[in-house]
Amino acid sequence: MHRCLVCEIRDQSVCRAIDDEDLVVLAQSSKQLSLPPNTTLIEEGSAATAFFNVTAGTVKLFKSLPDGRRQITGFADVGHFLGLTNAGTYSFGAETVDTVQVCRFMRPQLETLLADYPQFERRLLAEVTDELAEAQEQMLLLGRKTARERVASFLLARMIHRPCQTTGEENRVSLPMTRVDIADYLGLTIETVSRTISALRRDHIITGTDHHGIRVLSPSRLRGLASGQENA
Amino acid sequence: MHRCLVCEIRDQSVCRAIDDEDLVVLAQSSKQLSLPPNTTLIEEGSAATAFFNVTAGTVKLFKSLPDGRRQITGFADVGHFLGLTNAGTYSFGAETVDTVQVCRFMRPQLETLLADYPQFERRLLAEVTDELAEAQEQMLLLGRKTARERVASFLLARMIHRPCQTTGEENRVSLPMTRVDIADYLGLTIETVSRTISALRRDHIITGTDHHGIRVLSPSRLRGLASGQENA
DNA sequence: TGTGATTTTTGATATAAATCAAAGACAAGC
DNA sequence: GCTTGTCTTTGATTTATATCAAAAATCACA
Repeated sequence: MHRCLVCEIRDQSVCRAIDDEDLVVLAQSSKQLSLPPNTTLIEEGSAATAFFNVTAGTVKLFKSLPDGRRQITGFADVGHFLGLTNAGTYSFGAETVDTVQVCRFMRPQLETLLADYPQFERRLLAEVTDELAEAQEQMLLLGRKTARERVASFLLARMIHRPCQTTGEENRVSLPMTRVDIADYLGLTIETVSRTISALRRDHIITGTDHHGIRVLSPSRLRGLASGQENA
Repeated sequence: MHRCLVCEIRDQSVCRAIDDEDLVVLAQSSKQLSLPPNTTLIEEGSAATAFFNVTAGTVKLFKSLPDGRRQITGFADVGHFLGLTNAGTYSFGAETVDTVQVCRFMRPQLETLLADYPQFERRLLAEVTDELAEAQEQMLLLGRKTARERVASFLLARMIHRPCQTTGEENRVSLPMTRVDIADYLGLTIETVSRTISALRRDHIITGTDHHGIRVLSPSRLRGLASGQENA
C-alpha cells in the first residue's frame, strides 16, 4: 500500500497528479507486474479491460495488417501510459521490448480515478495531447522523409528523450529493440536500416559497433539530416 | 448569445458536454468566424493562442520540412476541434480547404471552461483519444501500405465518416481537397494518386469523372484492398 | 567455452513509386 | 463565350528502397 509513495518515477508519469495523501487509493487501484522481454501486454482487437503505466523498460505499440505487415506506432518507456481507448476493443497491440515493469489499472478502477480526481484527468489529457503531437511528427517522417532522414530522426529523438547517463560516454544512444522493430517503426526494411546505420558510421556522424547502442559524434549534423538538410 | 443554443452541430462536437443552461457561457467564451478557402488558421510554429471548433467545411492540418515537403496529418471537418497543444507554440499548421465556419476560443477562456466544466474536459479527452487512434491507423498506412491500398483506405474512410446524403446516388464520396492535398495526406505524389484513382476506375471499383467526387461501386472490394487483400 | 540459432550486415537485382515532361480538362474572369 | 491559368491525367524514364541471397557477428544455452 506504500508502493506509490516510494515510486521513484511518479513525477515522470500521470501519477504525479495525485497528492501524497491520496496515493493509497492509487496503489489500491493498480497492481504492479514484472514482465520478461517479448511478452504480449495487449492483443490487437481484444477487449479493452486494462490500462498500464510503464515504470521500467520499454513497450512497443503496433498495428498490423492481415498479411502480417506491421507498423510500430511508438515505444512507451518509463513514465508513459498505454491502453487508453474509447472503443470496447484495443485498436492496437502492445509487447514488451526488454524486461518491463508496469502498473496495471483495470478499467472500472481507472474510471473511478478519472471521476474522483479531475487533476488526474487533466494530466492524462496533457499526456494524450503530447502523444498526438508525436504521432504527427512520425506521420511527417513516414510520409515524407528519406531512409537516411528517418534513421537520423530516430537516433536524435532517442538521444534527446532517453539520455543515457549510465556511462561516462557522451551522447550515447541505447537501442534495446531489434532491427526488425526499428524497421517496423520507421516504415523501412531491416536491410535498409542496417545499411543506413552503416552509412552514418562511415560518414563519422555516429560511432560504436555494438548492435544495441551507438554514440553520436555530431549531434548537429544529425539534427540537420533529421530535418532534411542533406549533408552538413 | 443564443448562438450555441441554436447550433445544429452541437451534439457532433465537444460542445455537447455543456448543458443547455450553461450554453451562454460557451457562447461568450467563443467567437464564430467564417473563412474562405485556403485561409491560414494556424501558422506552423506560431504562438498557441487559440483553439477552434469546426462547424462547417473542412480544415487541413499539416507539418512541413524546411525544404517545403509537407505531410497533411488529418482533415478536420464538422464537429472536430483543432489547436490543442501543451507547448507554447503550435507544432503544426492549419488551413481551410473550402469555405469554413469555426468557433474560436482564446486560450484563457478555454482554460476557464476546462476548469469549470469537468465533463467538457472529459469529452475533450475522448476526442483526443480518438484522434490518436486515427493517427495510429494513418501511421500504418504511411509506413506499410502500397499506393493502391492507401488510396482505397482514404476513399473508404471518407465514405464511412462523411456520408454524402445530398444526392440520391449511393456510396458517393466527396473530395473537396485537391490532388496535391490527397497526395500530401497519403505520402504519395499527385501523379501516383491520379494514376491510382484511374486504375480503380478501370477496375470498376469506383466510378465518376468529376474531379471532386466519385462513387464507390464495390465497397467490399474497396474494404478488401484497404486492408491489404490484393484483388477481391 | 563451445555450438547452434538468431540477428545483423553486406551484396546483387528487381520494382513500386518518384521524377520529368506534356497534353487535356476545368474554372474564373473579362 | 473565349481566354488564361490552374488542376488533373497520362506517358517515359529514373531512382530509392525492397527483395532475394549469403556471409559475418552476436547471443543463448549446454
